[in-house]
Amino acid sequence: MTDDSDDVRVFDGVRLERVREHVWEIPRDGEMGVPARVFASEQLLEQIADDKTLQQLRNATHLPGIVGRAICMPDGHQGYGFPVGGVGAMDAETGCISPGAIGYDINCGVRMMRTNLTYDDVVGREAELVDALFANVPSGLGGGGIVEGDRDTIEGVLARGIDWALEHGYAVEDDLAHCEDEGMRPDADPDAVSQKAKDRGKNQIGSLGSGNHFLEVQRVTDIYRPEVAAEFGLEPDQIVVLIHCGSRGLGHQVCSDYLRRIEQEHGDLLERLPDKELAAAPAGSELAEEYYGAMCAAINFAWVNRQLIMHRTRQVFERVFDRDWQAMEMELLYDVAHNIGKKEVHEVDVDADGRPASSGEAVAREQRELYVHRKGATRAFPAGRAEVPAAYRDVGQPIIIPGSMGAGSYVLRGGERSLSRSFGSTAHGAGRTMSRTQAKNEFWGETVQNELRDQEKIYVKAQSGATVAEEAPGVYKDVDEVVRVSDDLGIGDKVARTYPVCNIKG
DNA sequence: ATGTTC
Repeated sequence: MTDDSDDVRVFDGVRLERVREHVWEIPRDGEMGVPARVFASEQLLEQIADDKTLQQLRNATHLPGIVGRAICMPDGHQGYGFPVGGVGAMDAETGCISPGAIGYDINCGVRMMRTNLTYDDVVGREAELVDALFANVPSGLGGGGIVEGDRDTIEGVLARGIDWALEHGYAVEDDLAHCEDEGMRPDADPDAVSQKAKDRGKNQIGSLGSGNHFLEVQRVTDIYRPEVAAEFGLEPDQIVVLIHCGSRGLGHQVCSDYLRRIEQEHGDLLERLPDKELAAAPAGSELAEEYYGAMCAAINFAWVNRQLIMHRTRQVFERVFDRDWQAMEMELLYDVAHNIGKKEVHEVDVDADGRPASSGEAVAREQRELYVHRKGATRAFPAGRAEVPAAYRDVGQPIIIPGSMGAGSYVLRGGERSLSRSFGSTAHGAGRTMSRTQAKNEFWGETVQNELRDQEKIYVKAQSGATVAEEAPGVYKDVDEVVRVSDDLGIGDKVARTYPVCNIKG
Protein backbone atom coordinates (compact mmCIF):
# COMPACT_ATOMS: atom_id res chain seq x y z
CA MET A 1 0.00 0.00 0.00
CA THR A 2 1.56 3.27 -1.10
CA ASP A 3 0.48 6.84 -0.54
CA ASP A 4 -0.07 9.08 -3.59
CA SER A 5 2.69 11.44 -2.58
CA ASP A 6 6.25 10.76 -3.70
CA ASP A 7 7.46 11.70 -0.24
CA VAL A 8 5.25 9.45 1.87
CA ARG A 9 5.06 5.66 2.10
CA VAL A 10 2.65 3.65 4.18
CA PHE A 11 3.38 -0.01 4.88
CA ASP A 12 0.95 -2.03 6.96
CA GLY A 13 -0.11 1.02 8.97
CA VAL A 14 3.38 2.49 9.41
CA ARG A 15 3.73 5.87 7.72
CA LEU A 16 7.14 7.11 6.60
CA GLU A 17 8.01 10.56 5.29
CA ARG A 18 11.02 11.14 3.09
CA VAL A 19 13.38 13.58 4.82
CA ARG A 20 15.97 13.51 2.03
CA GLU A 21 17.47 11.01 -0.37
CA HIS A 22 17.85 7.66 1.51
CA VAL A 23 16.35 8.97 4.77
CA TRP A 24 12.78 8.05 5.82
CA GLU A 25 11.21 9.17 9.09
CA ILE A 26 8.40 7.72 11.17
CA PRO A 27 7.28 10.94 12.90
CA ARG A 28 6.80 10.83 16.65
CA ASP A 29 3.22 10.31 17.82
CA GLY A 30 1.80 10.22 21.34
CA GLU A 31 3.11 6.76 22.19
CA MET A 32 6.62 7.22 20.81
CA GLY A 33 9.43 8.70 22.89
CA VAL A 34 11.32 9.85 19.78
CA PRO A 35 10.91 9.64 15.99
CA ALA A 36 12.42 6.74 14.06
CA ARG A 37 14.40 6.82 10.85
CA VAL A 38 15.13 4.26 8.14
CA PHE A 39 18.21 4.73 5.96
CA ALA A 40 17.34 3.08 2.65
CA SER A 41 16.98 3.42 -1.10
CA GLU A 42 13.48 2.87 -2.53
CA GLN A 43 14.35 -0.73 -3.36
CA LEU A 44 15.80 -1.53 0.06
CA LEU A 45 12.87 0.17 1.80
CA GLU A 46 10.47 -2.18 -0.01
CA GLN A 47 12.51 -5.16 1.23
CA ILE A 48 12.70 -3.80 4.77
CA ALA A 49 8.92 -3.27 4.80
CA ASP A 50 8.35 -6.89 3.79
CA ASP A 51 8.36 -8.23 7.38
CA LYS A 52 7.79 -6.76 10.86
CA THR A 53 10.90 -4.56 10.82
CA LEU A 54 9.07 -1.22 10.69
CA GLN A 55 6.67 -2.16 13.50
CA GLN A 56 9.63 -3.31 15.59
CA LEU A 57 11.45 -0.04 14.90
CA ARG A 58 8.42 1.98 15.96
CA ASN A 59 8.03 -0.21 19.07
CA ALA A 60 11.66 0.46 19.99
CA THR A 61 10.91 4.20 20.33
CA HIS A 62 8.77 3.31 23.38
CA LEU A 63 11.80 2.15 25.36
CA PRO A 64 12.29 4.37 28.44
CA GLY A 65 14.90 7.08 28.07
CA ILE A 66 15.52 6.60 24.36
CA VAL A 67 17.11 9.74 22.90
CA GLY A 68 17.49 11.25 19.45
CA ARG A 69 15.98 8.74 17.06
CA ALA A 70 15.67 4.99 16.69
CA ILE A 71 17.50 4.02 13.49
CA CYS A 72 17.13 1.19 10.99
CA MET A 73 20.06 0.58 8.68
CA PRO A 74 19.69 -0.26 4.94
CA ASP A 75 20.28 -3.98 5.61
CA GLY A 76 17.60 -4.07 8.33
CA HIS A 77 15.26 -7.00 8.86
CA GLN A 78 13.04 -8.44 11.57
CA GLY A 79 14.72 -9.69 14.74
CA TYR A 80 13.84 -10.70 18.31
CA GLY A 81 11.81 -7.67 19.45
CA PHE A 82 14.17 -5.13 17.90
CA PRO A 83 15.24 -5.05 14.23
CA VAL A 84 18.53 -6.55 13.10
CA GLY A 85 20.12 -3.44 11.63
CA GLY A 86 18.76 -1.33 14.49
CA VAL A 87 20.42 1.35 16.63
CA GLY A 88 18.85 2.66 19.83
CA ALA A 89 20.52 4.99 22.35
CA MET A 90 19.08 5.17 25.86
CA ASP A 91 20.18 7.57 28.55
CA ALA A 92 22.52 5.74 30.97
CA GLU A 93 20.97 7.48 34.02
CA THR A 94 17.28 7.76 33.18
CA GLY A 95 16.87 5.16 30.43
CA CYS A 96 17.32 1.41 30.19
CA ILE A 97 19.30 -1.44 28.71
CA SER A 98 17.54 -4.07 26.59
CA PRO A 99 19.11 -7.46 25.75
CA GLY A 100 16.82 -7.85 22.72
CA ALA A 101 18.25 -4.62 21.30
CA ILE A 102 21.76 -6.10 21.44
CA GLY A 103 20.97 -9.60 20.25
CA TYR A 104 21.46 -13.19 21.31
CA ASP A 105 24.87 -13.42 19.69
CA ILE A 106 26.65 -10.86 21.87
CA ASN A 107 29.66 -9.37 20.02
CA CYS A 108 28.98 -11.16 16.83
CA GLY A 109 31.48 -9.33 14.65
CA VAL A 110 34.08 -9.40 11.93
CA ARG A 111 37.84 -9.16 11.76
CA MET A 112 40.02 -8.77 8.71
CA MET A 113 43.65 -9.88 8.56
CA ARG A 114 45.97 -8.62 5.82
CA THR A 115 48.66 -10.67 4.09
CA ASN A 116 51.37 -9.76 1.59
CA LEU A 117 50.29 -12.65 -0.65
CA THR A 118 48.62 -11.87 -3.95
CA TYR A 119 45.90 -13.77 -5.74
CA ASP A 120 48.56 -15.37 -7.98
CA ASP A 121 50.09 -17.02 -4.90
CA VAL A 122 46.80 -18.80 -4.16
CA VAL A 123 45.38 -19.63 -7.61
CA GLY A 124 45.63 -23.38 -8.22
CA ARG A 125 45.99 -24.07 -4.48
CA GLU A 126 42.48 -23.13 -3.39
CA ALA A 127 41.37 -26.72 -2.73
CA GLU A 128 44.47 -27.44 -0.62
CA LEU A 129 44.03 -24.21 1.35
CA VAL A 130 40.30 -24.62 1.96
CA ASP A 131 40.83 -28.23 3.09
CA ALA A 132 43.61 -27.21 5.49
CA LEU A 133 41.54 -24.42 6.99
CA PHE A 134 38.48 -26.63 7.32
CA ALA A 135 40.52 -29.36 9.01
CA ASN A 136 42.07 -26.97 11.54
CA VAL A 137 39.42 -24.38 12.39
CA PRO A 138 36.57 -25.89 14.44
CA SER A 139 33.13 -25.14 13.04
CA GLY A 140 29.53 -26.23 13.23
CA LEU A 141 27.06 -26.55 16.07
CA GLY A 142 28.07 -27.85 19.48
CA GLY A 143 31.41 -28.06 21.22
CA GLY A 144 35.05 -28.43 20.28
CA GLY A 145 37.24 -25.32 20.22
CA ILE A 146 40.90 -24.47 19.77
CA VAL A 147 41.34 -24.23 23.54
CA GLU A 148 39.77 -26.67 25.99
CA GLY A 149 38.88 -24.36 28.82
CA ASP A 150 39.23 -25.21 32.49
CA ARG A 151 37.83 -22.94 35.20
CA ASP A 152 40.75 -20.49 35.19
CA THR A 153 40.66 -20.29 31.42
CA ILE A 154 37.04 -19.28 31.13
CA GLU A 155 37.35 -16.79 34.00
CA GLY A 156 40.44 -15.22 32.39
CA VAL A 157 38.83 -15.03 28.96
CA LEU A 158 35.69 -13.38 30.34
CA ALA A 159 37.56 -10.90 32.54
CA ARG A 160 40.45 -9.92 30.30
CA GLY A 161 39.54 -10.67 26.65
CA ILE A 162 42.49 -10.49 24.29
CA ASP A 163 44.82 -9.63 27.18
CA TRP A 164 44.25 -13.27 28.19
CA ALA A 165 45.17 -14.39 24.66
CA LEU A 166 48.34 -12.28 24.80
CA GLU A 167 49.34 -13.82 28.16
CA HIS A 168 48.91 -17.32 26.70
CA GLY A 169 50.74 -16.84 23.41
CA TYR A 170 47.71 -16.59 21.13
CA ALA A 171 48.18 -12.91 20.31
CA VAL A 172 50.87 -10.27 19.82
CA GLU A 173 50.68 -6.68 21.12
CA ASP A 174 49.97 -5.42 17.62
CA ASP A 175 46.73 -7.47 17.52
CA LEU A 176 45.38 -5.59 20.56
CA ALA A 177 46.17 -2.25 18.97
CA HIS A 178 43.96 -3.12 15.98
CA CYS A 179 40.77 -4.25 17.71
CA GLU A 180 37.70 -2.34 18.88
CA ASP A 181 38.31 -1.49 22.56
CA GLU A 182 41.70 -3.21 22.21
CA GLY A 183 39.83 -6.49 22.60
CA MET A 184 38.95 -5.95 26.25
CA ARG A 185 35.99 -4.42 28.07
CA PRO A 186 37.14 -3.51 31.58
CA ASP A 187 33.49 -3.41 32.73
CA ALA A 188 33.23 -7.19 32.34
CA ASP A 189 31.92 -9.05 35.38
CA PRO A 190 32.51 -12.81 35.06
CA ASP A 191 30.58 -13.39 38.32
CA ALA A 192 27.44 -12.12 36.56
CA VAL A 193 27.75 -14.89 33.92
CA SER A 194 25.83 -18.01 34.98
CA GLN A 195 27.60 -21.34 35.46
CA LYS A 196 25.38 -22.71 32.69
CA ALA A 197 26.67 -20.06 30.27
CA LYS A 198 30.28 -20.78 31.28
CA ASP A 199 29.72 -24.52 30.82
CA ARG A 200 28.35 -23.94 27.33
CA GLY A 201 31.26 -21.69 26.40
CA LYS A 202 34.23 -23.47 27.93
CA ASN A 203 34.74 -25.96 25.10
CA GLN A 204 33.83 -23.48 22.34
CA ILE A 205 36.72 -21.04 22.70
CA GLY A 206 38.08 -20.76 19.18
CA SER A 207 35.20 -22.08 17.07
CA LEU A 208 33.24 -20.57 14.19
CA GLY A 209 29.79 -21.93 14.97
CA SER A 210 27.10 -22.22 12.35
CA GLY A 211 24.57 -20.14 10.43
CA ASN A 212 26.07 -17.15 8.64
CA HIS A 213 29.41 -17.44 10.42
CA PHE A 214 32.42 -18.17 8.28
CA LEU A 215 36.10 -17.78 7.60
CA GLU A 216 36.87 -16.52 4.12
CA VAL A 217 40.08 -16.03 2.17
CA GLN A 218 39.50 -13.08 -0.15
CA ARG A 219 41.27 -10.95 -2.73
CA VAL A 220 41.02 -7.18 -2.92
CA THR A 221 39.31 -6.24 -6.19
CA ASP A 222 38.50 -2.52 -5.94
CA ILE A 223 39.88 0.53 -4.18
CA TYR A 224 37.60 3.56 -3.83
CA ARG A 225 39.63 5.90 -1.60
CA PRO A 226 43.31 5.24 -2.32
CA GLU A 227 44.66 7.44 0.46
CA VAL A 228 42.57 5.64 3.10
CA ALA A 229 43.26 2.21 1.59
CA ALA A 230 46.98 2.99 1.89
CA GLU A 231 46.51 3.76 5.61
CA PHE A 232 44.66 0.44 5.98
CA GLY A 233 47.42 -1.38 4.04
CA LEU A 234 45.12 -2.57 1.24
CA GLU A 235 45.91 -2.79 -2.47
CA PRO A 236 44.44 -4.59 -5.51
CA ASP A 237 44.97 -8.38 -5.79
CA GLN A 238 46.12 -8.63 -2.17
CA ILE A 239 44.94 -11.67 -0.21
CA VAL A 240 43.09 -10.96 3.05
CA VAL A 241 41.25 -13.21 5.52
CA LEU A 242 37.84 -12.38 6.97
CA ILE A 243 36.57 -14.04 10.17
CA HIS A 244 32.89 -13.65 11.09
CA CYS A 245 31.65 -15.21 14.34
CA GLY A 246 30.47 -14.36 17.84
CA SER A 247 30.18 -15.60 21.40
CA ARG A 248 28.64 -19.01 20.60
CA GLY A 249 26.52 -20.71 23.25
CA LEU A 250 27.93 -18.50 26.02
CA GLY A 251 26.55 -15.23 24.68
CA HIS A 252 23.28 -16.91 23.79
CA GLN A 253 22.91 -18.18 27.35
CA VAL A 254 23.75 -14.76 28.84
CA CYS A 255 21.00 -13.18 26.72
CA SER A 256 18.47 -15.89 27.66
CA ASP A 257 19.35 -15.72 31.37
CA TYR A 258 18.87 -11.95 31.61
CA LEU A 259 15.76 -11.78 29.44
CA ARG A 260 14.15 -14.20 31.87
CA ARG A 261 15.34 -12.34 34.95
CA ILE A 262 14.21 -8.98 33.57
CA GLU A 263 10.76 -10.41 32.83
CA GLN A 264 10.59 -11.70 36.41
CA GLU A 265 12.01 -8.68 38.23
CA HIS A 266 10.82 -5.73 36.12
CA GLY A 267 7.35 -6.79 35.06
CA ASP A 268 6.06 -3.24 35.66
CA LEU A 269 8.30 -1.84 32.95
CA LEU A 270 7.50 -4.78 30.68
CA GLU A 271 3.78 -4.06 30.88
CA ARG A 272 4.30 -0.55 29.53
CA LEU A 273 6.15 -1.83 26.43
CA PRO A 274 4.39 -2.76 23.17
CA ASP A 275 6.30 -6.06 22.86
CA LYS A 276 7.57 -8.23 25.69
CA GLU A 277 10.58 -9.13 23.55
CA LEU A 278 11.82 -5.57 24.20
CA ALA A 279 12.20 -6.41 27.92
CA ALA A 280 14.58 -3.87 29.46
CA ALA A 281 16.25 -3.27 32.82
CA PRO A 282 15.94 0.32 34.10
CA ALA A 283 19.21 2.27 34.14
CA GLY A 284 20.63 2.32 37.64
CA SER A 285 18.93 -0.91 38.71
CA GLU A 286 21.03 -3.76 40.07
CA LEU A 287 19.90 -5.96 37.20
CA ALA A 288 20.95 -3.40 34.57
CA GLU A 289 24.45 -3.36 36.08
CA GLU A 290 24.59 -7.14 36.28
CA TYR A 291 23.47 -7.59 32.68
CA TYR A 292 25.94 -4.96 31.51
CA GLY A 293 28.77 -6.75 33.33
CA ALA A 294 27.75 -10.16 31.95
CA MET A 295 27.27 -8.77 28.44
CA CYS A 296 30.74 -7.17 28.57
CA ALA A 297 32.20 -10.53 29.65
CA ALA A 298 30.52 -12.18 26.65
CA ILE A 299 32.01 -9.41 24.48
CA ASN A 300 35.46 -10.41 25.76
CA PHE A 301 34.73 -14.08 25.04
CA ALA A 302 33.88 -13.29 21.40
CA TRP A 303 37.07 -11.27 20.92
CA VAL A 304 39.14 -14.17 22.21
CA ASN A 305 37.15 -16.48 19.94
CA ARG A 306 38.05 -14.50 16.81
CA GLN A 307 41.63 -14.06 18.04
CA LEU A 308 42.18 -17.82 18.45
CA ILE A 309 40.72 -18.50 15.01
CA MET A 310 43.05 -15.89 13.51
CA HIS A 311 46.01 -17.43 15.36
CA ARG A 312 45.13 -20.87 13.98
CA THR A 313 44.73 -19.38 10.49
CA ARG A 314 48.27 -17.99 10.69
CA GLN A 315 49.51 -21.50 11.53
CA VAL A 316 47.61 -23.03 8.60
CA PHE A 317 49.06 -20.48 6.17
CA GLU A 318 52.54 -21.19 7.56
CA ARG A 319 52.16 -24.88 6.68
CA VAL A 320 50.49 -24.37 3.30
CA PHE A 321 52.84 -21.62 2.08
CA ASP A 322 55.93 -22.79 4.04
CA ARG A 323 56.75 -19.35 5.48
CA ASP A 324 56.44 -17.66 8.88
CA TRP A 325 53.26 -15.68 9.34
CA GLN A 326 55.38 -12.62 10.05
CA ALA A 327 57.06 -13.07 6.66
CA MET A 328 53.60 -13.14 5.08
CA GLU A 329 52.76 -9.96 7.07
CA MET A 330 49.57 -11.53 8.42
CA GLU A 331 48.56 -8.53 10.49
CA LEU A 332 45.19 -7.70 11.93
CA LEU A 333 43.61 -4.79 10.02
CA TYR A 334 40.72 -4.43 12.45
CA ASP A 335 38.11 -6.28 14.48
CA VAL A 336 34.71 -4.65 14.88
CA ALA A 337 31.54 -5.83 16.63
CA HIS A 338 28.07 -5.60 15.14
CA ASN A 339 25.92 -6.94 18.03
CA ILE A 340 26.87 -4.90 21.04
CA GLY A 341 25.72 -2.47 23.71
CA LYS A 342 28.09 0.09 25.17
CA LYS A 343 28.18 3.13 27.38
CA GLU A 344 29.30 5.96 25.11
CA VAL A 345 29.11 9.75 25.36
CA HIS A 346 27.15 11.51 22.61
CA GLU A 347 25.65 14.96 22.12
CA VAL A 348 21.89 14.97 22.73
CA ASP A 349 19.04 17.48 23.10
CA VAL A 350 18.38 18.46 26.73
CA ASP A 351 15.59 20.43 28.41
CA ALA A 352 15.92 23.38 30.79
CA ASP A 353 16.80 20.96 33.64
CA GLY A 354 19.61 19.35 31.65
CA ARG A 355 17.65 16.12 31.12
CA PRO A 356 17.30 14.43 27.72
CA ALA A 357 14.45 16.03 25.82
CA SER A 358 12.39 15.50 22.71
CA SER A 359 12.76 18.18 20.07
CA GLY A 360 9.82 20.29 21.28
CA GLU A 361 11.23 20.86 24.78
CA ALA A 362 14.91 21.03 23.88
CA VAL A 363 16.80 24.15 24.85
CA ALA A 364 20.39 22.97 24.35
CA ARG A 365 22.71 20.20 23.22
CA GLU A 366 24.78 18.43 25.84
CA GLN A 367 27.17 15.48 26.12
CA ARG A 368 25.41 12.60 27.86
CA GLU A 369 26.43 9.05 28.66
CA LEU A 370 24.17 6.64 26.78
CA TYR A 371 23.65 2.92 26.45
CA VAL A 372 24.16 2.68 22.68
CA HIS A 373 22.55 -0.53 21.42
CA ARG A 374 23.82 -1.74 18.04
CA LYS A 375 22.12 -4.90 16.82
CA GLY A 376 23.26 -5.82 13.36
CA ALA A 377 24.88 -2.41 13.17
CA THR A 378 28.57 -1.53 13.19
CA ARG A 379 30.36 1.20 15.08
CA ALA A 380 31.53 3.77 12.51
CA PHE A 381 33.47 6.43 14.39
CA PRO A 382 35.06 9.15 12.27
CA ALA A 383 38.58 10.53 12.43
CA GLY A 384 39.36 12.27 15.69
CA ARG A 385 37.05 10.33 18.02
CA ALA A 386 39.01 9.19 21.08
CA GLU A 387 37.91 5.53 20.88
CA VAL A 388 39.43 5.10 17.39
CA PRO A 389 42.80 3.32 17.75
CA ALA A 390 45.86 5.50 17.29
CA ALA A 391 46.75 3.80 14.00
CA TYR A 392 43.51 5.05 12.42
CA ARG A 393 42.67 8.18 14.41
CA ASP A 394 43.50 10.51 11.53
CA VAL A 395 41.48 8.62 8.88
CA GLY A 396 38.56 7.09 10.79
CA GLN A 397 37.81 3.65 12.13
CA PRO A 398 37.84 0.71 9.70
CA ILE A 399 34.39 -0.83 9.17
CA ILE A 400 34.06 -4.33 7.78
CA ILE A 401 30.84 -5.26 5.99
CA PRO A 402 30.68 -8.94 5.04
CA GLY A 403 28.63 -9.84 1.99
CA SER A 404 27.35 -13.26 0.99
CA MET A 405 29.84 -15.87 -0.19
CA GLY A 406 29.12 -15.05 -3.84
CA ALA A 407 29.10 -11.28 -3.55
CA GLY A 408 32.22 -10.21 -1.70
CA SER A 409 32.62 -7.77 1.15
CA TYR A 410 33.51 -4.15 1.79
CA VAL A 411 35.91 -2.19 3.93
CA LEU A 412 34.64 1.28 4.86
CA ARG A 413 35.83 3.97 7.23
CA GLY A 414 33.82 5.88 9.79
CA GLY A 415 32.09 8.81 8.09
CA GLU A 416 32.05 12.45 9.17
CA ARG A 417 28.27 12.40 9.62
CA SER A 418 27.96 9.16 11.61
CA LEU A 419 27.97 10.95 14.97
CA SER A 420 25.19 13.38 14.04
CA ARG A 421 23.08 10.87 12.12
CA SER A 422 23.40 7.46 13.77
CA PHE A 423 25.30 7.64 17.10
CA GLY A 424 28.43 6.69 15.17
CA SER A 425 27.02 3.60 13.43
CA THR A 426 26.41 2.08 10.03
CA ALA A 427 25.17 -1.18 8.46
CA HIS A 428 26.65 -4.63 9.11
CA GLY A 429 26.08 -6.79 6.04
CA ALA A 430 23.80 -7.68 3.20
CA GLY A 431 20.85 -8.85 5.31
CA ARG A 432 18.65 -11.81 4.43
CA THR A 433 15.73 -11.62 2.02
CA MET A 434 14.27 -15.07 2.73
CA SER A 435 13.98 -17.41 5.68
CA ARG A 436 16.34 -20.31 6.20
CA THR A 437 13.45 -22.72 5.60
CA GLN A 438 12.59 -21.06 2.30
CA ALA A 439 16.27 -21.03 1.29
CA LYS A 440 16.49 -24.80 1.78
CA ASN A 441 13.49 -25.24 -0.52
CA GLU A 442 15.03 -23.00 -3.19
CA PHE A 443 18.64 -24.24 -3.12
CA TRP A 444 20.63 -27.46 -2.78
CA GLY A 445 23.98 -27.05 -0.97
CA GLU A 446 26.10 -29.20 -3.26
CA THR A 447 24.75 -27.48 -6.37
CA VAL A 448 25.54 -24.06 -4.88
CA GLN A 449 29.10 -25.21 -4.09
CA ASN A 450 29.68 -26.64 -7.57
CA GLU A 451 28.39 -23.51 -9.30
CA LEU A 452 30.50 -21.19 -7.16
CA ARG A 453 33.62 -23.28 -7.88
CA ASP A 454 33.04 -23.78 -11.61
CA GLN A 455 31.73 -20.32 -12.44
CA GLU A 456 33.39 -18.03 -9.89
CA LYS A 457 36.47 -19.97 -8.71
CA ILE A 458 35.14 -19.74 -5.14
CA TYR A 459 35.94 -22.83 -3.03
CA VAL A 460 33.40 -23.50 -0.26
CA LYS A 461 33.67 -26.23 2.38
CA ALA A 462 31.03 -26.70 5.08
CA GLN A 463 30.02 -29.15 7.80
CA SER A 464 26.50 -29.19 6.47
CA GLY A 465 25.08 -28.90 2.95
CA ALA A 466 21.94 -27.44 4.46
CA THR A 467 23.99 -24.52 5.82
CA VAL A 468 25.36 -23.81 2.33
CA ALA A 469 21.79 -23.74 0.97
CA GLU A 470 20.70 -21.43 3.82
CA GLU A 471 23.57 -19.09 3.03
CA ALA A 472 23.35 -19.25 -0.80
CA PRO A 473 24.19 -15.88 -2.41
CA GLY A 474 20.60 -15.63 -3.65
CA VAL A 475 19.13 -15.32 -0.14
CA TYR A 476 20.82 -11.98 0.56
CA LYS A 477 20.06 -8.38 -0.27
CA ASP A 478 22.34 -6.47 -2.62
CA VAL A 479 25.34 -5.57 -0.45
CA ASP A 480 26.45 -3.03 -3.08
CA GLU A 481 23.28 -1.05 -2.50
CA VAL A 482 23.57 -1.28 1.29
CA VAL A 483 27.08 0.18 1.11
CA ARG A 484 26.03 2.81 -1.44
CA VAL A 485 23.45 4.16 1.04
CA SER A 486 26.03 4.25 3.85
CA ASP A 487 28.53 6.07 1.66
CA ASP A 488 25.92 8.50 0.33
CA LEU A 489 24.81 9.43 3.87
CA GLY A 490 28.39 9.99 5.00
CA ILE A 491 28.11 7.52 7.90
CA GLY A 492 30.52 4.94 6.45
CA ASP A 493 32.70 5.73 3.40
CA LYS A 494 33.67 3.07 0.84
CA VAL A 495 37.38 2.24 0.93
CA ALA A 496 37.83 -1.16 -0.72
CA ARG A 497 36.00 -4.21 -1.97
CA THR A 498 37.02 -7.86 -1.68
CA TYR A 499 35.90 -11.02 -3.46
CA PRO A 500 35.82 -14.58 -2.05
CA VAL A 501 38.50 -17.16 -2.85
CA CYS A 502 37.96 -19.87 -0.18
CA ASN A 503 35.16 -20.06 2.39
CA ILE A 504 34.69 -22.42 5.33
CA LYS A 505 31.55 -22.47 7.44
CA GLY A 506 29.48 -24.61 9.79
C1' DA B 1 22.39 -16.71 16.29
C1' DT B 2 21.54 -21.30 19.30
C1' DG B 3 23.44 -28.35 22.88
C1' DT B 4 18.47 -25.62 15.73
C1' DT B 5 11.97 -26.46 21.23
C1' DC B 6 10.76 -23.52 27.71
